[in-house]
Amino acid sequence: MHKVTVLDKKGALDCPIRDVINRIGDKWSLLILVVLSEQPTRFNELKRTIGDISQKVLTKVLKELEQEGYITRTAFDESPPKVVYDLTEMGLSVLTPVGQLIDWAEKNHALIKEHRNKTD
Amino acid sequence: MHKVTVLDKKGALDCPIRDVINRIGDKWSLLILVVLSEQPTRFNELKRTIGDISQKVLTKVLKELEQEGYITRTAFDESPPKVVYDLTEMGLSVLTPVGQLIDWAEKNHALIKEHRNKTD
DNA sequence: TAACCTAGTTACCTCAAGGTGCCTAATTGA
DNA sequence: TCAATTAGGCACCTTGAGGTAACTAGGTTA
Repeated sequence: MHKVTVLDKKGALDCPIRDVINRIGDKWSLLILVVLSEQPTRFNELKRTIGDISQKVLTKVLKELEQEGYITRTAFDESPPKVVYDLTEMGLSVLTPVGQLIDWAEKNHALIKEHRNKTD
Repeated sequence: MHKVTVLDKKGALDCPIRDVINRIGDKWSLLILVVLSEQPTRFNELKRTIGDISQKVLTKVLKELEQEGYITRTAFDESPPKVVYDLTEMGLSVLTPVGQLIDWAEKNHALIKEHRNKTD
């Protein structure tokens, strides 16, 4: 079996997986990474593609993803402004294990929903 | 490259990965699954092992994990009460892709912290 | 008799995530 | 001249996650 001994009981202060879950476990980060994996994308383009994200939250999440090294932000000195976001190598690489989880989720989605309805 | 086309833009209502992230992306679920992967565990034993989880939240999370089919709850008719929690096959199997993500997190933890400090 | 252990439940509080709406400054097209 | 577009910033509000503390019931122990 896969041995897992990682999680930190002391409040997850320096726990790697908590850092990752705290970042991509929110409502929008994962979706943003996936959209950016298709192509570098401008701010409003991201907003339109995702559709129902608020401007405030998009700004905030992009800042955080940049700060932790998942994406880059490139501003061009034009008018109207032009800012392009893109994945870093790290941002791209996290999509591999995330993809594994997505595969698992797809395979087990029916089972989960079945359970949920059984005990509604 | 790993092609990811899963995320649902319509609010993630029926999106498999959102179901999973919403469940194990909280503060305690993942840790509980990992603890249970070592051995079936009683309620208070879980509480003591984790240490800083509140009773209310432990009860709630256990209920939800059971409802979605990740764990089982077995109550013995004794006094004082005895209730044992254990992983289901599904609960065990999710730890494989999660383990992949944990590996990634460990390998990139230093890099993430470096980025974070660079732009503090 | 009084306190303890079990597995919870309930009321109350706090904080952060996320939403809405309104503002900006330079430039372009009608 | 007026409206639209760009990438945000800011004030305000609601909701849910999670914490604390006190309570329960039956049986065991001191």
